[in-house]
Amino acid sequence: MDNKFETIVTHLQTTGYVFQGSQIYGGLSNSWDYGPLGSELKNNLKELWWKKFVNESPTNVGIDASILMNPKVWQATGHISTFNDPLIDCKHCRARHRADDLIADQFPEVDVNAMSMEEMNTFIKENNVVCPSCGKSNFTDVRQFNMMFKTHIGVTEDSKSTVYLRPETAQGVFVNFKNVQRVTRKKLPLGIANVGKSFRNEITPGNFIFRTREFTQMELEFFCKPGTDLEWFNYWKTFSIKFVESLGIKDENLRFRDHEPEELAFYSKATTDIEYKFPFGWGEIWGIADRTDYDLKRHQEFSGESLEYLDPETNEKYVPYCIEPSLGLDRLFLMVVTDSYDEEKMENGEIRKIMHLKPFLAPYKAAILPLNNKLSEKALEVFNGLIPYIRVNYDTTGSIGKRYRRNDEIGTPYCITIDFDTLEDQSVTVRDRDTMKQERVKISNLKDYLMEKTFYR
RNA sequence: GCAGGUGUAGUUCAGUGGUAGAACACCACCUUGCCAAGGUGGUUAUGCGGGUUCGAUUCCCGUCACUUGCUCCA
Repeated sequence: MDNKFETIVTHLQTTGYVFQGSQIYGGLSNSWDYGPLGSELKNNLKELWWKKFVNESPTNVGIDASILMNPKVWQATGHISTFNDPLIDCKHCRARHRADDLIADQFPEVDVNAMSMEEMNTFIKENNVVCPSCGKSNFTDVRQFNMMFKTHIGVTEDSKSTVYLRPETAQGVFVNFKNVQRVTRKKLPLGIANVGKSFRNEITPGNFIFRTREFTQMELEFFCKPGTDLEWFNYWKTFSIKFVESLGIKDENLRFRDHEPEELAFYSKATTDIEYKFPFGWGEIWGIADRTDYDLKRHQEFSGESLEYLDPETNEKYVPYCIEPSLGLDRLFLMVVTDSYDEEKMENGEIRKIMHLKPFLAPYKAAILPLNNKLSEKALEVFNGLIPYIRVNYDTTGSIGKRYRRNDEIGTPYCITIDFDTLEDQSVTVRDRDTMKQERVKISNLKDYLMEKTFYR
């Protein structure tokens, strides 16, 4: 693994941002738990996104849809058929192929889509389908890789009760479109957000929390009149880019990539990816897609329910188009921590580990540090005065310098020292993590001072 | 899933077929008064399960996890 990335991963694990999942049992492949600091940062990102994309938007509302859905949903979307890949390995050179592609390439006249797994197995053996990598015909059996996690409803595991864990949160919105539109009495354009866990049985997860089998998505489905979709696509694209930039990410580590026509998913008319330059390479953080009316039309077809919208101004009926800004919260998290981590060389040659988190993202907004033990009573008083309003840390152990460093490491933007003058003038020293500048602030003004400094803008 | 690499305190590393050691971190007390000071004391580890052996952290096998590459990625 890249050295810098390894350092960051270790740092996150030792400070309590992220732990390996089920660690005392030896872990579970690619599962991670967010620790005390990580869960705060994750919540901050989630709340901020909700604030910008839902609460501050005149057109948008939110829902919280369930993970388990009627299996017909996934038939309608095509997930059950297209999330299924028949894979095969060459025993000779160990290359892996898709069995259906292999047959289709070498026998174009055969309708491979009509074949079962067994039939593909037999066909490959009888017709001497060869491995494109080494030319031999010596394969393992075809195995089905289904990206959807299955479970069962009810106590018996018969096939009738099979349900799937959702592979995306978007469908919870599409199936509720009518409900939401009716109860909010909102006209189009109307955006509906849904945030929560999604599950994909990835063949190759990895790169820490970048690709995991269980992840949190934040998706907005923005419904608009057909024909206005490209306009709205550009609007949400710009809006999303601005949001990412406001998190303090370095410009040179961000890029915005429009998909080429041949790269587009079958349901999409236009897609832009927001990508971040991780130490392991560019990775997609956020996609903005014009999904057209694909999803609503499919649900209309499979459910038999009309999902048309009656435009009250023109009296037209139509199935709305949908613009989808969609992101992975875990990836956003990884981007923020990767981008903010830094090691500064001090004048005395020591390394200062520091996370330059924007104050509004930091788990702790400030740390209360009594200069020595005799001041802890006063320090506790200040601490207790702040905690109802703002998340603050309290640390009395070790020298003052050590406590500054500990808080730099976890990204606390402000350190507040209580000294002997505090008892006289009812003021404290506030030290800024990034500039190292100090400022004297009255205790009576401290709450407002910090809230002002740590407000999102 | 296949092939390779790795696995010893919280972290970074030693080490040994005879019951594990350091540094830093952490905790307590003392000291200290603004950027990892010092003193004393203390807590903590051989991923898991088998096998060989009188004895295994060390050798062997399996497994699990991490990791690199390949296939996949709505």
